[in-house]
Amino acid sequence: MNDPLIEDICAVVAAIPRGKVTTYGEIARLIGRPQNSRLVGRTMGRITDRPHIPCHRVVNSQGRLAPGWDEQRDLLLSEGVTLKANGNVDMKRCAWRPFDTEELQ
DNA sequence: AGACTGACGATCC
DNA sequence: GGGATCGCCAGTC
Repeated sequence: MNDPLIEDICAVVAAIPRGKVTTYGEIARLIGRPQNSRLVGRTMGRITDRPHIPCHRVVNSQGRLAPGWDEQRDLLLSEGVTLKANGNVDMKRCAWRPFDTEELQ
């Protein structure tokens, strides 16, 4: 059964353009739970059965990728996401903003 | 009911 | 800029 929380997260994550990434905190804020960023990450772990949801485009504020998910790094690289030497995502270039779509910047 | 943990965030060093 | 610590909320043991 899909919880309303999962539906909200999927809606936001699905809106992330290719080559861009967003943070759990940003999603949490968009779904109305600015302090539940951890719940978002935990919930996303349950969305693994949703291939249509690019959950690999979701990282934390540090640009750190999900632990135990080495495939995520390869997926991001395939989309043109720039990673730093330490393996973190370059949020400076790939941080997606709902208000700032492809038409802007 | 109580304690621990976590795909986190912000702050401090 | 990177690493360590504290704080928040919900889920799990």
